[in-house]
Amino acid sequence: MFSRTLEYALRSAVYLGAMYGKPMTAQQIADATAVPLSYLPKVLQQLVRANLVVGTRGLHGGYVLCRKPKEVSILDVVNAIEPVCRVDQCPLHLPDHNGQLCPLHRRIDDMMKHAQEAFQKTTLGEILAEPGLPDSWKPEVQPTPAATPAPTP
Amino acid sequence: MFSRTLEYALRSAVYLGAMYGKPMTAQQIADATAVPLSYLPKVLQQLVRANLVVGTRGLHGGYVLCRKPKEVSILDVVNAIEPVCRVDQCPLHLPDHNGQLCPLHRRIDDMMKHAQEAFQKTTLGEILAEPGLPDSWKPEVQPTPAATPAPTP
DNA sequence: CGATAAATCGACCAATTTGTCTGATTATCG
DNA sequence: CGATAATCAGACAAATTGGTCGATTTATCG
Repeated sequence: MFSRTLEYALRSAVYLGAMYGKPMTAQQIADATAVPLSYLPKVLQQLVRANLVVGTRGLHGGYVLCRKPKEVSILDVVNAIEPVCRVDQCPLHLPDHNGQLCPLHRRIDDMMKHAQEAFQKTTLGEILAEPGLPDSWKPEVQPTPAATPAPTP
Repeated sequence: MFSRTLEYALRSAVYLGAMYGKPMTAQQIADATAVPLSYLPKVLQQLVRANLVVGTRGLHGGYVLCRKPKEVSILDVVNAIEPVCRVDQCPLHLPDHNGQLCPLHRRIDDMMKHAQEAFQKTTLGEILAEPGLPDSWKPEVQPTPAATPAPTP
């Protein structure tokens, strides 16, 4: 019931949340999330346009989440991809139900509202806090520069 | 976020509920619900195959809801069209999360479950009971044969 | 500055969904 | 039985979505 693109966007967003701060290349994201590498840029582009993600080019570039994972809701991602279409007018705008939504669409809209609220309440941070993430998604332990025998000549 | 076809199916089902008992032709349903007449048969066919509706051919034929409106849930209609896809396995079945859903998909599946439950709780009957239906949808007052000066020679 | 590594943009193709039409089947009525 | 009114089945056209690729821009490093 979700479009595939939305699925892709959600996976990417969660992954960027896991790696928060470090720019991730499309290549890396694709590897981690199993989204087709050639399609991924289009998906990420939508997140960029929605100001959820910034993409910087050039060496050491990549995609980074704009806000902290706790501050990004699922709804933000959903809205970036396919705005939850609230039913604001009955598709069959007969003269009969003047202004009001007919019961059918009132119900549908209600369900949309519920879904929307559920989306809004859940943040990337919450999801990341739960156990069960693939190990490879854990932000790799950043070796402190001092501790590593960094061969910087 | 719903497919157009599902929308069509819902409208049709509610309408058939309103007209419960009387066979309605595709023509009549299309007029009432503003679903493209040429597409409607395909939609109704799916409801027929799901045993929600029977379609009888020939003169005085048409489509009739199988069960009483109170006994048909929105979920029934949804399932007939596009089964709510519960996430039963993470699309990225990495070796990491063995058997378990990853948090992301656990969440998504939760929301699906909620939606599903909401769908199941709402019946066509409930919708029909609410005020606001287009007048044209009210089952036209059936004139009692005795009261009408029926010209039956 | 030149090489390289990345996102971005746009054109294009493939697959799915939506919509249309025509012919076949089946029931009813006289 | 024959005419008519309806669903049904399937082929086909159009539109939307998903996916691919190559050229362009932008940043970093030496």
